[in-house]
Amino acid sequence: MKKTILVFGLLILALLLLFQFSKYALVSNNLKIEIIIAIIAIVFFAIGVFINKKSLHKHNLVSKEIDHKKIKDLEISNREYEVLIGISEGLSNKEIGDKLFVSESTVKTHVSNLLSKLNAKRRTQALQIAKDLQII
Amino acid sequence: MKKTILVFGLLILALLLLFQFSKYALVSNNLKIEIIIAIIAIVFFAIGVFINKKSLHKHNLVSKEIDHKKIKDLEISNREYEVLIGISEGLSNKEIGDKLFVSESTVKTHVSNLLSKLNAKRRTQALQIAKDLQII
DNA sequence: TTTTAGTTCATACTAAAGTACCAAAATGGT
DNA sequence: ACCATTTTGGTACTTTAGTATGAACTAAAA
Repeated sequence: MKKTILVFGLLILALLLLFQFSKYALVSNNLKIEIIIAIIAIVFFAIGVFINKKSLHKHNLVSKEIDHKKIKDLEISNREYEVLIGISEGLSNKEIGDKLFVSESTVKTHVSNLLSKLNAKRRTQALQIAKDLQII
Repeated sequence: MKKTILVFGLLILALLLLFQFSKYALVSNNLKIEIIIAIIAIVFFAIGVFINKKSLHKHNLVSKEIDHKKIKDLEISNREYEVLIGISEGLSNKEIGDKLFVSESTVKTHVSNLLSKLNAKRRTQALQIAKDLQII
C-alpha cells in the first residue's frame, strides 16, 4: 500500500514535469510539436500497460505465480524442487534421472522426501497439493 | 490474424487523424495546447490498457475453460473422464474406485484405456497432456 | 433383432513407484 | 577446519500402477 502511494506520487510528479517541459519547449521552439506528442503518447501508453498489468495481477494472475517463500517454508531443497518439476512434466523417475544426470535411486530418494514434505501419498497427490500451494 | 491486422490498421488510421487534427487545431488556435496533450494522453492510455488486456487474455484466461469438444474427439467416455478427474485429484486407483462405487479392476481398465487415448505412458503424463489439451 | 459402445470385473503378469535404511561425497557458511 | 545440510546412490523390500486377455451385462443405435 505504501509502495503504491509512493509510485503514484512519483508518477504524478513526472507528468507535471513533462507537462511544463512541453510547454516550455513549444514556446522556445526547441522541439517540434510532433516530437512532444510522440513523447506524451509513449509515456501514457506505457502507463496504461503498467496500470492494467498491476490491476490484473491482483485478481487473475495470482495462481500463475510461484510462491518461492512457501517452498522455503516447506524446506524443499533445490534438487527436490527440480524433481517436482519433472513429475509435473509427467516424467518417470528414470526419465527425471536422465534429465538431471543422476541415478534413478537418487530420484527416488528425492521423491520420497518430497512426498513427506508435501504430506502426499503419491506423486499425483503431490502435484495437486503443490498446485494448491502455488509452488508450481 | 486477419482481425489483428484490421484492428491495428484502424488504430494507425485513427492516430494519424488525431495527429493532423492536433496540428490543425494548434495552427488555427481553436484549442489550447493543454487540451490537445490531455486528449493524446487519454487516448494512448486507453490503447495501452486495451492492448495489455488483449494479450493477457490470450495467455491466461483461455486455459481455464474445458474443451468438451476435444474430449469427444478423443473418444473419451464419461466414466473415463470421471477417472481422469480422480487422477487429477491425486487419488489412487483404489480411492477412485471407492469414489465411483466400482472395483479397482474397473478403474485400472479405465485408466489403461485413458492412457492409450491420451497417448500417455503414465498417469502423471496423462495429466500434463490433458492440461495441455485443456480438457481438465 | 443384431450390432455397437460402454461399463463392469477378474486373473495373471510386468513395470514402476515408493519406503526404509545406510553411507559416502559435495557444498556452504561460521 | 568444522559443522550442518544437501546430494548422491546403493540394497532390499512392499505397494501401486499398468498391460493383456477374456467375459458378462446394459443401453442405444442400426
